[in-house]
Amino acid sequence: MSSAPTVYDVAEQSGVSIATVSRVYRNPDSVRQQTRDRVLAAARELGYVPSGNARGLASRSTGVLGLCFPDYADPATEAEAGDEADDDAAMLYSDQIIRGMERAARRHGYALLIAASLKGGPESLVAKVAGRVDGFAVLARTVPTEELEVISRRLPVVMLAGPRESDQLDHLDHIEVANADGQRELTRHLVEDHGLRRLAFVGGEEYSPDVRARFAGYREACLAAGIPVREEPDLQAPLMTQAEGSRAADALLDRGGEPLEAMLFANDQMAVGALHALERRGVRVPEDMAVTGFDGIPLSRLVRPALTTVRQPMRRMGEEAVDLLVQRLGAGRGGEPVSLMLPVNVARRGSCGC
Amino acid sequence: MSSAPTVYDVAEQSGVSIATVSRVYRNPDSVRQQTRDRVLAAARELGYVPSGNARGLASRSTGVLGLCFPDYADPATEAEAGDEADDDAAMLYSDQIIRGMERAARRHGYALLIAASLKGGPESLVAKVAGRVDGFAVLARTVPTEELEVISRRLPVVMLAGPRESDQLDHLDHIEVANADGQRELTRHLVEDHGLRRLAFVGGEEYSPDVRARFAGYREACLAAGIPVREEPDLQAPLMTQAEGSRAADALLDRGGEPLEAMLFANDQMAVGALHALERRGVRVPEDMAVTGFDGIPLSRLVRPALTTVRQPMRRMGEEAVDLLVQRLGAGRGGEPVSLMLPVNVARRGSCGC
DNA sequence: TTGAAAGCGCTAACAA
DNA sequence: TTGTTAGCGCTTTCAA
Repeated sequence: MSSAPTVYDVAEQSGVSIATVSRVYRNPDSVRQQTRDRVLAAARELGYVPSGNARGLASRSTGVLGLCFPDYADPATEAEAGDEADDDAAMLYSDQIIRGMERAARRHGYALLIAASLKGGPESLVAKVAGRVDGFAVLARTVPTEELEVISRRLPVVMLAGPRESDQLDHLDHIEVANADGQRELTRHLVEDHGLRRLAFVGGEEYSPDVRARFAGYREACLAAGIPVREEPDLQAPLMTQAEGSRAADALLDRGGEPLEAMLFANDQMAVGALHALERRGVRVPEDMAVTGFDGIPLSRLVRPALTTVRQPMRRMGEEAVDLLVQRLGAGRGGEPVSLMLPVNVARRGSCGC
Repeated sequence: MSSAPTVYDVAEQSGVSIATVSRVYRNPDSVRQQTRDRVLAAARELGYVPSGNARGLASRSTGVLGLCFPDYADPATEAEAGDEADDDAAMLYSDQIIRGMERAARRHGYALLIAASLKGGPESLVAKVAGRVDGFAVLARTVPTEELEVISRRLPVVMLAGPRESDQLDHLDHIEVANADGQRELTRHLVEDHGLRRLAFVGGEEYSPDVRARFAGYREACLAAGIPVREEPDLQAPLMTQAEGSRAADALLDRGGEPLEAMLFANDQMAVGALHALERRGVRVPEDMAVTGFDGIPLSRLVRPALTTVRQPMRRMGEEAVDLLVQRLGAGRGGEPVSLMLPVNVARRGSCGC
């Protein structure tokens, strides 16, 4: 790869000025057809590829939007052959967002830069992303608040999932999912439509705002129905995986006391794990026990019985994020921070008795 | 968003030169601790975010790798609620690659720029990507050959899936999957281990090299076993979707002649569709009919009976692509073009009688 | 350990 | 329609 040709080389080769070369790419119609062809031919011959960096530097915009998400799913074992299903399912959360963003970005003529943030520091990936895009989305709790604060003073940032993190960040646009509403509605369905009253809620990572919101919804529904409910989930699984779900189901079964009628899990993966555990132990779903999840991953539809769950519109979230960013980059430069709450919907399937 | 602060602002604010500011970010150890802190403090106060563009321009490297893939899956209907499963499954092919690349890129300290290529022309997305990355991967048949030829003269490109496209591009690195081997092995399994001899192969997009290679493998196995086989697939589905798979199964069933013992599909989605069609018509799988797919999408494991298929290591392909690019960017600058053929493996599950 | 100065390749007025 | 000329914000020798 000899040193790359530049506008100067192309200009010389085709006997025009560098400005004209630039125009051929930026605004072809402003150049005479004949000239344009000459330039394009020279470019082809030389193997000219415009430098996005130079372009971005000169025009103060990159045509790229970004996404930063947490660096989960890399612990030790790269290829746990035994747990492929979990792996595939785990993928979908951030990947749905990527997909949604990619599509929307494409519609608006943007490309998408993605990076799982590692540690912070002056040379964090986030900073790298921030320096190369016109605006970007961050999954909640991916980036240290302070860093995000600094960056968000310079370019549009939209926060995905989770509530506003802190007062420092309350000028950010922000999209979340109606976690509480969804779980409340689902619980209400179990209680009112199926007449169940002995419920247990299995949470996950203690500090996940999503999980907290879901539990809150659950709790509200219980209280509204006059069902006694504790202030915390009945169980907290540290990892929210299938394996943890199985374990939780076993624990709940072994707990003694009045037998449960329903187990509500804070995500689908745990619920699927629970389904396995219950099958192993001869507990029939939904006859002996209703089971529900949250997320609406593909797997939830495919297990037997199909899992009743709350579908999160992750792809749509990605799309909305892009739309918001594009808006900020256009008209709505300095407006008030926008906060979207995307509606979820309860998918009533076999595992609750529907 | 007032005009963004630059190294100059930070330098002034902290009483050092711009060179020192730069050093603080590029090579912190070369700056005295005390100076460094002063610079960082100023940066924070001003809301300084280094410009990736300027940096890339000055240092001739971006720290970003790219991926271009075809712009499929956007036809008209954005949200075909009825066909979610298909949609989810369709997602996995390029998304697995994205995921693999993202991981590997992260390991090497790169971010990933992704773009589905639209039409060509001077302002195609590919060119945009090419101008902003240090190297990139392209899914076969995404980019017009000529454009790719020009670009690949300037930076490392690795072609994914499909064979080398043309002589013009034979200097590119290139990764493919052992399509023929996999289908041959799968067919051999059906013939030798299950004693089936009346087979039909359902292909897809006529010009897909992947499909052609799979059919070739099928054909070889048949010939080797002395089973008469035509020069072309028994059926060509235009879209390779579940719906098309159902249709193909129906057509095969209605074809008359000696009853089939096995239907081999060029991908999993069609095979899943066929499973549905067969169930509808009361044909038992695998007792009356063996069915196989290709790809190993998650869905294949979840249908009943579980689908015997050939698993493609798409994620690994993404990882290998990054490794190759990183290599090219480091030591192996001018070496011979590398061509990897990733091994596949046959997943023997219920739908073939295993 | 720090500073001065010369670009990196392009865009965008402004002129012609 | 085309050319001239400043930068865009950073890295990078080379000196100090």
